[in-house]
Amino acid sequence: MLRARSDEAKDERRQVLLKAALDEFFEKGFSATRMNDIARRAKLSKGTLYLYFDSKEAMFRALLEAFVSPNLEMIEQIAENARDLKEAVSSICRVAPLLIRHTDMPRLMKVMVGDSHMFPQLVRAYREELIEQVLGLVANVLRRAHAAGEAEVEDPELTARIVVAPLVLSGMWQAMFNVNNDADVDLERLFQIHEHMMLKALAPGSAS
Amino acid sequence: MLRARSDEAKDERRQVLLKAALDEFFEKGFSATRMNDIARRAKLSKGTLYLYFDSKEAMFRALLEAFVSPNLEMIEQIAENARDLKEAVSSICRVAPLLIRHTDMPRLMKVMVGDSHMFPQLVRAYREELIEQVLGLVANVLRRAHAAGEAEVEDPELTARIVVAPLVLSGMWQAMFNVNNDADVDLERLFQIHEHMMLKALAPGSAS
DNA sequence: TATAAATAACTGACCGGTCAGTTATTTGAT
DNA sequence: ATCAAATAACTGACCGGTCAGTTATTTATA
Repeated sequence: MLRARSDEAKDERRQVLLKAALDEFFEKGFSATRMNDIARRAKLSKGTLYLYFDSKEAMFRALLEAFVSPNLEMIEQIAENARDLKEAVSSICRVAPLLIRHTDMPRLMKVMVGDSHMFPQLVRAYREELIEQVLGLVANVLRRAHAAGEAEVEDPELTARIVVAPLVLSGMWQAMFNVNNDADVDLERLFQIHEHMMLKALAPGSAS
Repeated sequence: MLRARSDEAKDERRQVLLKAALDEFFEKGFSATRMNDIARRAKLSKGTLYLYFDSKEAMFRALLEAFVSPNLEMIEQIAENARDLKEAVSSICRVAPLLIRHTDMPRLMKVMVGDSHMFPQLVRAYREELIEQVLGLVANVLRRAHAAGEAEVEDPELTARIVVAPLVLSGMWQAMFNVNNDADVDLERLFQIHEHMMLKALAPGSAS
């Protein structure tokens, strides 16, 4: 194998190894993946892998950590840039199919769920640093809309969960069932319907 | 250990072993659980376990199979007994918190997701025999409501996914994050809001 | 040539599944 | 009623194979 001498080359090698690790973790789960297979997938030997990561667990941690900030930032962008509720919901529903189909997010979600028992403190951190943050951002959008009279929102925190659920679950579905492209779902249409239903459900008038 | 001579005693022993297997699979995942640990949890030896099940995989299969029909039947009951859409949605939202908190369903869901890669054909069967059936039942309820003029449903299949998503995802949440009762969610309130939103979103009038 | 990257052989712990042997329980002959 | 023979539930040491992590050696490149 060509040798990685410069820092940039080493960084790239780390990325290749992480990508290989996600592939393997996704296909076999944490416990059943062999370090040797990760290395081979990255066209390296097992010994070399251990030059870049201390342990199997270290690879898992690195994988999750690399995912928190970019995704949080993206949702923050959408929440900030949207002028009103309609625009925010519309943005999310337009971006979601791309995220689900063209990023590693669904596969990483599946790995997270499947191996959540291995590193409880890591899963807790993930929940607090990403998931609850996202729910909080969505809740804020709903709160603002309520204050502006655009929507009727009794409990923004819980309502946020309902708004987000179909998007998240569709990602899980993709990772679990659509691996071989059997079980495909028309995500664009699904989220269009979701957008429509949410806006109608949140519209002011006919309060309980 | 007291011996199981009668068929009933043996059946019960099988149940105890399956319960122990679910506990272990949930806590450690399929690959990482040891047959010895399952046996010890059931207060038996490993050898005895192998008198009741052929292999680790056989235990996994048995676990899933035992879950398909009772759950499908319960949803069928609700779908049949409900007089109208409102009653159906209300029933589901009232039953869901109990299912999530007092049955093994969420833990089994987590195991299913986490180890879905181990036995693809089994997961496929589970999807076709349970999940798609349930989605079909919900879609039918929506179709009937549409026909009766109680609701406006463009695409029953996709709408069913949106109706069901918060319920399913709450189960996953419970299994992943609420193991130590940190991350608790007021499920009754959550599903009450969900019910309210769904009925409002599906109500006739203001069609697109 | 010096040195750091890469390799592959190696180690030791671990685990699914087996099986020879143990023992609780039933049976039936007296 | 007694108890020895028969039965089958149960046990746990063991085997073959696997794999995370280590290290002695080779090799590319500055």
